[in-house]
Amino acid sequence: MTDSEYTPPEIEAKWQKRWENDHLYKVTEDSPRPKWYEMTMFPYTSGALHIGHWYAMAPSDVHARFRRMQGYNVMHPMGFDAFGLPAENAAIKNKIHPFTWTMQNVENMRRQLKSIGACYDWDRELVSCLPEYYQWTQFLFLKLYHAGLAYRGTAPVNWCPHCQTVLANEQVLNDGHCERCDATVIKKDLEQWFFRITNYADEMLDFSKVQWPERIKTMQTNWIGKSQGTEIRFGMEASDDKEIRVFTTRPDTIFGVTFMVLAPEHPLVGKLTTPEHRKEVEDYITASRHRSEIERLSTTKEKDGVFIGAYAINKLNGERVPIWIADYVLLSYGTGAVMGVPAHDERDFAFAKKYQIPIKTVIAPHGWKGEELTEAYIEPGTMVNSGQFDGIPNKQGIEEVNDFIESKDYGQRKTTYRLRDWLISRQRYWGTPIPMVYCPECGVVPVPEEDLPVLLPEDAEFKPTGESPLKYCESFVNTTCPRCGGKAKRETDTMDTFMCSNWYYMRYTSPGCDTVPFDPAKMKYWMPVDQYTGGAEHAVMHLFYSRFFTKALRDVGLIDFDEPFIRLFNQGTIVYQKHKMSKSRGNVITPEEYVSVLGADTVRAYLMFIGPWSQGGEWSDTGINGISRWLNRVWNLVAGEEPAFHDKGDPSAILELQRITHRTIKKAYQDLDSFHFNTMLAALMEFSNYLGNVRDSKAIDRKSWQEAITTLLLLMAPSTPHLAEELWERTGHPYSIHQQLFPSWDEKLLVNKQVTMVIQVNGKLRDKLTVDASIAEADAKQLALEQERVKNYIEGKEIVKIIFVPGRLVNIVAR
RNA sequence: GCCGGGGUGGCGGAAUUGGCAGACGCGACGGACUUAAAAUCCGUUGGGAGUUUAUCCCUUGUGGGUUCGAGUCCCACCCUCGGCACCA
Repeated sequence: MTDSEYTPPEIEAKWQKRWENDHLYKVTEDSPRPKWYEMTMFPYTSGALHIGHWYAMAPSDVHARFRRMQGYNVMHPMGFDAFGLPAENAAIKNKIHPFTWTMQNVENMRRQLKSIGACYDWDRELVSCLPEYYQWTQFLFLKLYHAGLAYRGTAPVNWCPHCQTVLANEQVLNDGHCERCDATVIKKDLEQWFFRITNYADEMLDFSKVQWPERIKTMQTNWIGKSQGTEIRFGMEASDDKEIRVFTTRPDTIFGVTFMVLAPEHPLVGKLTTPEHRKEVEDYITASRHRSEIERLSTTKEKDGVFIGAYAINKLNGERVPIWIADYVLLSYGTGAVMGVPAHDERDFAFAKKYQIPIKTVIAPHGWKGEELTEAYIEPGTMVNSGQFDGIPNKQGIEEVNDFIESKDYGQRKTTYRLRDWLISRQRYWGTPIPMVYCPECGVVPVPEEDLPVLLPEDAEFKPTGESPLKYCESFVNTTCPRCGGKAKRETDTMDTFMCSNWYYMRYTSPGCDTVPFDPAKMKYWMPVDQYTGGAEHAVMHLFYSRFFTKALRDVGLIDFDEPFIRLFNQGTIVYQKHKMSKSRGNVITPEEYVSVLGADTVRAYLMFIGPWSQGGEWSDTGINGISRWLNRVWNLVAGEEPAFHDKGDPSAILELQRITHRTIKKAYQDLDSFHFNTMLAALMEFSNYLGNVRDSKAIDRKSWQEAITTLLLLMAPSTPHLAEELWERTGHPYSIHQQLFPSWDEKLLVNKQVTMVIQVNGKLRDKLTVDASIAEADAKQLALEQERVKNYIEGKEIVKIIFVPGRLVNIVAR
């Protein structure tokens, strides 16, 4: 009887091989079906997939398979995010070349991915570290460069004084120390490559063309940080030719300015500092440069600063205002200078208290009688001590002060953004080389498109010096100028790996294309992505950069759509032993140990069953047994001993079987459509449990039974593709179940003639009756009042009213 | 501090959006099968009272409120998990 045993490893291997040989999931652009492009974020080539990867990929595959069964021409591609720092660290540690390390991982991960049994079109696979891919990353960089969207500028970067190199943010530990040598990381100004993402700040606030979770849209909106305010010019007491510009959202408090603060790096600091304060100021600047970013940005740190000896003039009231520097003011935001209004700003209040700077109230709280404020008052109020603006509500005052300032040319309304341009330079080997050349004669010269790719040299040396191996690779650095032909040097920085993921979803449309990054006709057919799934941790990184990049490529003229991903769904995180899985914590679940015994279908279904996909969940070693048992029960139900059939079938039993079958179809359809996989599986379990009872009842004819079983298999096909395919074959259906349409339901069959009516007295359940679903209100009420149990509760009481909810309940209100 | 998700049995989680709280599954307990164990199958399983049959009371983080009726709506608070955090 081995033939009737469920042996997942055997049947899974069998079907995976067959699907691959038949190219069952290959998609082309000439299908009569409507297209559907569904993808999940490609994995980083860290070495092996753990169950967390499966948690992202398996349900996404289920959804893609569901769309196939709905009749779409579904493209569901897979690839590898293959550039990045871990490969370089592995090179240093294990003396293995990053390319070798990465490609070994790709091979291992591809093998693992194939075991999921997903409907990936493997012909479209891409690996971002291969020249056939990254030459186009370079190509697109050049397009942005020529459009003025890529530029070279100076930026403060993380600098480790011990390793003598720049560090990426992720290489700086939380306490501000270098991850490699533990020295304190400081900021240093270096020439870097940037993308003008700020050009798109306003357009990126517009989410009208996407259906994304509110959460992600809010995070991106906050990240852009658009702020409407006023830029105001303050004169200098000592010199007429200098002025300080400040940015404020509270011009209504301009009469309350009692000091001014510049960022320590502000260019005017050196010029304005008086000789007697110079030493103190320089010491402060040096100290703040050595403070780590974390320390400097800590909101709990007490605000400190030093007076530079100079005074500015508030043009609105002619008052002289002492100028300080303090590192809570950031050079990168606004103008790098703020006006200090201690009465109406918490930070300014704390600063003024510490240094005994006067606090002048200019916005009166309701019922204020001139008493000193004990804390900053930031609520609305009436303007006081503000000259001609006295008595005006401050909200209105903002506009009136703005009008006045603009009429006098003291400043103007201005919008600022928290968003900064995207710094894409990385001082590393294992990334896409930036295709630029430095020529002593011609300056910065882009590599011509026909000379791409600029290949990574294979013979670079990896030493733990903390510096980019490219910089010391003579064969790479020394080149000729594309313009004058003279001796020149290559750019040795490589691109941020987020550059690879900026456009990989476009490349999937045109695998192997070697004349352009993507084929316009294929792009027109597939793009944009209809459904993207992945973790929310990329909200202001990959998901943000890709929106920018899409808009930039549109403006360069390469594409004609505005948004890369129409619909976005974020799955939650799977945890084990209450923690996120990670190698360092040692709580990683490897899929193989379960796949090889229980099967991929069981693992897929269990991951879907843990809880709502959007919420994540905890892996349970015993919980998965429930799914395994269920799939065995389904197997026995379908492939086990044939049940004893009734000749014609009991009509009421058949009707009920139909009702439950169609109810299950509807539930499965709607749950799959909305990513509610856990409740879908619960419904399928109920259905199969019910079928088990039906089988034992002997009240059903052969045909009705076979219909129900066929439906069950079709409903299970997206979730457990191998099991469904095997049983599909065993029940005599032609190959393949994965080319069938999802069953549809008939609303008429869902209606139950008999329902359970709940009877309540004062809202408490007192009885239940089985009645006709169509029972009339009067009949229901009378029936309720006649029940013995009900009588006990209403005896001697006055019936105030009776609530009737058709087909559901009667509630008797008695006092 | 601000923004967002969440708090329901021993555990993971359901609940047609205001109408039978605890679907489905795990675990546990009891039974069948077995020489035995595993697997499988059948029962029981929120807490309490009770003549352990009938029946009743309590129960969705806490405290109030609205309603015939609240896990679901409103107000206040507590806890928890994410994200942002001196943005002037």
